[in-house]
This record gives sequence, C-alpha cells and structure tokens, in this order.
Amino acid sequence: MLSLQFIREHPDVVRRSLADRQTPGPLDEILALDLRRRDLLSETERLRAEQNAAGKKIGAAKEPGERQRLIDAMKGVSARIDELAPELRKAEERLQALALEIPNIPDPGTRVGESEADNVVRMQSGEETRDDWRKPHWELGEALGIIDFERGVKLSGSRFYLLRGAGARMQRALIAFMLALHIDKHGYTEVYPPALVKEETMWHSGQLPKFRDNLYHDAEEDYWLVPTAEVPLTNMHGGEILPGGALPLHYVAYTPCFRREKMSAGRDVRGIKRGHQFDKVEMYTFCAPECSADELEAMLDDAIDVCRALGLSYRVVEICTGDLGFNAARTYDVEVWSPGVGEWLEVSSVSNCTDFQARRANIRFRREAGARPEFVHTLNGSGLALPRTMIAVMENYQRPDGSVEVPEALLPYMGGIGVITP
RNA sequence: GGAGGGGUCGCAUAGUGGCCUAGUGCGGCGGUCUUGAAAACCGCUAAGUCCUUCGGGGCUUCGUGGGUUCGAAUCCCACCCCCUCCGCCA
Repeated sequence: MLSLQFIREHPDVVRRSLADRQTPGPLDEILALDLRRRDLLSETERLRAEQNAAGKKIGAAKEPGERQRLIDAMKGVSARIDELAPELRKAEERLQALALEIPNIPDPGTRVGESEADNVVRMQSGEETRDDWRKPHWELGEALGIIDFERGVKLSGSRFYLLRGAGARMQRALIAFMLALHIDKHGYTEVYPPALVKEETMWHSGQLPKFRDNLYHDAEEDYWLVPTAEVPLTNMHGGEILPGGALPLHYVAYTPCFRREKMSAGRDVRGIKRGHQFDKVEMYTFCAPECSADELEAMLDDAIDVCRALGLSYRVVEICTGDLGFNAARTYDVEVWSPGVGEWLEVSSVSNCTDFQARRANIRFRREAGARPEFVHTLNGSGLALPRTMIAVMENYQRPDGSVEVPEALLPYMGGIGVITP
C-alpha cells in the first residue's frame, strides 16, 4: 500500500498513476476522509491528554469530597471520548480499507500504455520456429503416455491432469535443476514455506482484497492456499526490522500454486498451460531502496539463465502501465517459444514492488545501529513456472518420430533417461 | 481433541486499580578512568501516529479484540500463540 502521508502530500502523483494504469481508485474519498480523521484524532487526543492529567490529580487527592468532585468533572470528558472514539475508529478502518485498494505507483521507467497491446519486446534470443510435423504438447503428452488428462478430470474435474512416468520425472528434474541453478550459481537461499497461510498473510502480500475470487480458501480452518510462493516469502520477514548488513536477501522456493482461474474461465482450456494447481520455482529479494532497480535486472537475468540453459528461444517483454500488476512498479515478463502451439508462453514475471508490499507487511531495515527504520524494497520473479516450461521443452525437443529428447541440462536428474519414447 | 502452565521493552524478570512517565538485571551504544583492555562508575537504550510558531508537545502500544471504571499491564469476556503431559497420526 501507499502511505496516507504520501497520498495526502502527492495526490497528483496518485491520480496520474491511476490514470496511467487505466484503473479507478477511491482517491478523492481518501483525501476527504483523511481530513476528517485528523480532525477527530486531534480532538480525541486532546481530551485524552486532559483525562490523563486529571487521573493523576484524582490519584493524588486525599480528601474524599475533593476527589469525588474531580471524578464527577471528568465524567463529561469521558462521555465525549466515548462518542468520538467509535467515529474515529470507523474513519480509520474505512480509510485503511480504501488505501488497500490503491495500486503501487509505476516506476518512471515503466512505459505508459493502455493495455497488453502496448507492451514492448525488449529483447529476443532465438527464432519462432515453425514445422508442420511438430505437435502440440497435449497430443505429444498423450501419445507418450506422460500426460493423462482424462484421469486428471476423473479425480478433480476440468483443468486438472496428471503426469506419469518420464513426464512426472521430467517435471521433477526441471524443479531440481532450477533450484540448483539459483542456489549454486546465482546465490539464492532455498526456502520450503507453508502452502497454506492465514488470511492476514494474503492481505500483506497484496492478494486480498483484490484477488479474492482467484483464491482457494478453507472455510473450516480459515486457511488460504497460496497462489504463488511470493505470498509466504513476502511474509517471512513480516513485522521485522532487519539489520542493514543483512540486505540484500535472496530466496528461492519451490511450491505448488493454487488458483481458481474463475475470471479466465474458458481461456486456455486445452493442455497444461493454465490449471488450478501448478508448480513453480519462485525467486524473491529483499533489498535497500536504492538497490532495487539493479536487483530487478539481476533477477531478470537469473530467470533468463534457466531458458538459456534449457536451450529455449526466449524474449523479454516490458509491461506497460495499463497491464502492470497491482503490487508492481515495474515488471518484465519472460516468454519462451512453443513451436507446437505456436505461441510465446509466459514462464516468468519479474517485478519490482518497491516498498508497496513491505509497507503492507511492515518489513523494515535499519541502515546502521540507532538509525530510523526504513521500508525495504521487495522483488519477485518466477524461476520458472513448471507447466509452461514443460510445454516448451516437450514441443522444442520433440523429434519427427514422436519421441522427446531430454535437454542436456536435465540429464543428471533423469536417472539415465535420455529420450522419452512411448 | 483433553488436562495443566505461560505470553510485560533486544533477552531475562518485577509489577493484583492511581506514586507505572512500566522498575531491576543482562546485552548493546557513548563517556570517565587506563599505554591498551578488563573491572568499576555515569549516561543513553522501542515503534507508530498527530500537532507544531521547528524549540518542542500530545496520543497509542504490556499476545489480539471487546467490556467494566473518572482511570486498566493489573478486574471481566472471547480469541490467538507457545510449553508440558495424554489421545490421534504421515
């Protein structure tokens, strides 16, 4: 979230941000309510100060008549506070709720644009290969017996599938390979976080209130299923004041992700591109504000490195203001070419959330002993999403005879399988 | 799920309605002393927020939320978390 102080002092910046993002936001209501809140606050605090001062006199008063007279005098003040306090609380709660609906301010470097159509390709490596003989992964997967759509549906309904044999193994190999790359080569610390979190955690990382419709929720125990490891990783240091020397912190986590995908019903129903459950390796960075721009480039390169190692054609798309996520100030998507379905697939989204999530989750650091705490900047990026990486690997490494070669980088994790055949 | 114990400043503890503006010890920071260090002694030791004439001043926070009261760390209610034992269990 943005600080109320920032909104109050820079309403023009917020208004511009909302316009650039093509999204409405309760800015005017916030400004008006903030004025009222501060009036109420001054008044109740003045009364409380009076009450505190009188309380001391009452405590010190020995003579019963004098004491009673002082107590009676304070009853009016007390009653007035009882009137104002609930009003103040209501104003604060409402203000809080409204502030949570304002998205992050786009980075000045983020290109202004209306929608996805205005995103620009920043760089591309490799070509859009097209061969008539190449099959989409769903045909390939069924023919090889490594993706079972029917049984997935039998167990759980549409948008579920199961991997078996070399398919399951290859996904596991991809996970192990990605984790090893980020840990050993890029210097991340591995984390295995809970996939079920409490509601508060979803608010802190910005999933609630906006994406409620896309989340699974266990009503019985009030647990929420994470839609991405970004959620637990953000909250890992929630409420903490980190010593300045600890930054930057780089974490990588493999988790399942759960999404209801209600809003996109009917889209991408074919294959394994968009399911209710999928696996993802996620990178996450906590750093000082002045470092986040460089950290974003570094994380982008770490995501790309996975594509390079797998020998995939990839491109980097710079997201414009109209397509920018709620939490992000700046985002790059990494897409890989899928010759079977003939499209670029988003396998990673790398974002600088600046201090937006840090403020929600109250994550701060101290530059040096005794210095005022400041909010950290947070960055997250997929490294990478598994199903789409699987698609790209299968479709790129398929051979005219219908078999799929295992990329060299995965061989150490495949237990001797070099080619997947029916 | 059951029984019991507990949650107070970075850590450890004290505090059973007003002298709590939360004490004490440890740790940390600064200083005195010292060639240097230790010891001893002295001082400091949180966060948030509002107002400000920029000197400061106020308010909130003792697990969380309500309640009683002129006044709550302290009394009442609900909830959360931790520890010990029992049950169950991958």
